[in-house]
Amino acid sequence: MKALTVKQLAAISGVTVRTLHHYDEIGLLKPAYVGENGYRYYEREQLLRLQQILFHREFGIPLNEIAELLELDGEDQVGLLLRHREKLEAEARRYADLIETIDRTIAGLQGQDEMKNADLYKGFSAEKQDEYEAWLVERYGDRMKDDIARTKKAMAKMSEAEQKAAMQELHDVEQALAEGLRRGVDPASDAVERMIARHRAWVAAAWDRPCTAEAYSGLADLYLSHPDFVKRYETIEPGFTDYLTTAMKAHAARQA
Amino acid sequence: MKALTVKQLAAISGVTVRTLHHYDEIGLLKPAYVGENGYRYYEREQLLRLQQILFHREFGIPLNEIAELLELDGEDQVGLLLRHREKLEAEARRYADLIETIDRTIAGLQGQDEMKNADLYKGFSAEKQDEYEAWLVERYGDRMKDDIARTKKAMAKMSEAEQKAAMQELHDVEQALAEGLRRGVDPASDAVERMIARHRAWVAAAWDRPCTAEAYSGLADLYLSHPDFVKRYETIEPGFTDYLTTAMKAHAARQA
DNA sequence: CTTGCACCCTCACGAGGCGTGAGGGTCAAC
DNA sequence: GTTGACCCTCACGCCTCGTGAGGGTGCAAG
Repeated sequence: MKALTVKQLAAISGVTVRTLHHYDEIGLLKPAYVGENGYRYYEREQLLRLQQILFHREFGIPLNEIAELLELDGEDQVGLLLRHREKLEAEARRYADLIETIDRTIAGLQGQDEMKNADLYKGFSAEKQDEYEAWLVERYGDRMKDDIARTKKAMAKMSEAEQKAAMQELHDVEQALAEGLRRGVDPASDAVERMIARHRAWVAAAWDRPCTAEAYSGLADLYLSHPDFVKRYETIEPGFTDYLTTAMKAHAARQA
Repeated sequence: MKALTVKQLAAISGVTVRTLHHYDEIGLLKPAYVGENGYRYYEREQLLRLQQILFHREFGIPLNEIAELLELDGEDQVGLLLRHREKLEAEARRYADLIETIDRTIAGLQGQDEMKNADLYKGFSAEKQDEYEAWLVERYGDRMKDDIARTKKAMAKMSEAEQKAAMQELHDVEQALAEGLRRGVDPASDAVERMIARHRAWVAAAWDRPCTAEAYSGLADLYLSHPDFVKRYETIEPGFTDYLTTAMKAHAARQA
C-alpha cells in the first residue's frame, strides 16, 4: 500500500500541510494511520475523501457541513447540492446587481447622468408596490391603506407619457438636491427649500391629494427606514438619504 | 444640533449597535463627541460617513480599505471602484462556473450523462493549450517541447469530425472507467486494464506517436498535479482522478 | 558516525467582522 | 424612587487556516 506523508498528499491535492493538520484536528480527514513517531500517513481512501472535500469546499460549503454531507449517500447529496446551487445563484445575482450599482455610481460621479428613467426609477413601479404597501400598513396601521389605494389609482390612471413626465420631474428635483449636497449647501437653506417645495408638490401629485406637513414628515421617516429607499437614494449620491430627509423635515417644521 | 445615540443611529442606518462599537474601536467611525457618562453621540456628519462606509461594504471591501478610501477624493475613488468592479466580475464568473459544475455533477450523479462533448471536453482545446504547454515545460524541461509541438500538429490536422469522434472515444472510455469506480472495481483489475489500454491508445493517437510506458506514467502524474485536470476528472466523478491515475500507473508498471 | 538538510510534530497567536453574553452604570418617566 | 430601556466596557467565540516558534526524525553524503 502506498502511504503518503502530509507533504506528499498536500502536493498532489493542492492544499497546504496546515490544512491537513486542521482537517485532522476537526476530524474531517483523519490519516489512515499514525506512525510511532507521530507522523501522519494517508492512503488512497483518504485521497479520495480529500478530493470530495475539496470539491464541496469550492462551493463555499462550511467544513462541518461537508463532514455531514460525506456521511450521506448519493440521493441526499443531490438534494444538498441543489440547495447550494440556489445560494450560488442568489450570490451571482447579487454580484450582478452590485456591478450595476457601481456602474451607475461611477456614471454619477463622472457627471454622466444620462441614465434612463426606467432604470433608476423602476423601483417605484410594479411588483415592489405590494411590498411597500405591506410595510407601510405594518408600520402606520390600517389608516394608511386608504392613502395607498388612492396613490395606486392615481398612478394607474396616468398615461405612460404622463408617468414618464412625472419621473422626469422627480429626477430633476432629485438631481438638483443632490447637487446641493455635493456643494455642501445647508439642507435647511432657502435654496434647498425651493426645491423641496417642488418635491412635495410632486408627492401630492403622485398621491392625488394634498400632502400635509405631517404626512410629508412621515414620508421622510419612510425614506430613512426602508432599505429600498435608502439604497435608491444612496445610489444617487452617498449621504443623499439623510440630506433629503433632513430637508423634508425642516420644510415640514416650518409649516407647523 | 441633533445628536443620535448608538441605538438611534443603528436603527436608521440598519446596522447593529455592536457594529458601531466596532467601528469606533478600529477608528473607522468615531462619534461626534462622547458624553461624560461615556455615551457615544453621533451627528449628521457621522451618519453621512456611515452611509458611505456601508455603501462600500456592500461590495465586500474590507473595513481598513474603506477607511483609506474615504480619505481620498472623488477622482481616486472612481479608480478604486473600477478595480473592485473587476474583482466582482471575476467572482460573478466564478459563481457561474460553479453553478455549471454543479449542474453537470448532478446530471452525472443521476446518470443523465447526455452532456455535449464540446462542453466537458472544451478544456482540451484552444486557449488552455498554451497554459498546459508552459506548465509542462516548466515541469519537465525543454525536452517536452517537441512532444507538445507534435501533439498540436496532430490535433490541427484532424478534421472537426475526426476531433469529435476522438472526443467521443475518450468520453466512452472515461465513462466506462468511472463506472468501474462507482462499482468499486479494483483499478488494477483485468477489466479496468482493458479500458486503460484503449485510453493509452487514444493518447497515442492524440500525440501522433507511440506512448511509452514511461510517458504514460508521466501523464498520470500530470493528471494528478495540474488543477485543471483534477477538476475535470473530479467533475466526472469524485475520486476519479486517483482511480484513473492508479489504473494508468498499474498498467505502466506491468509493461516495465 | 557525524553532519546536514528536508521533513515531521505540537502548541498557539492572529486575522476579519462582528454576535453574544456578563456585569454594571444612567436616564426618563411614572 | 422605582422601573425599564438604554448605555458602557471587557472578553470569548466563530471559521479556516497562515505563520511562526521550538524541537524531534529520517535519510544520504562525507
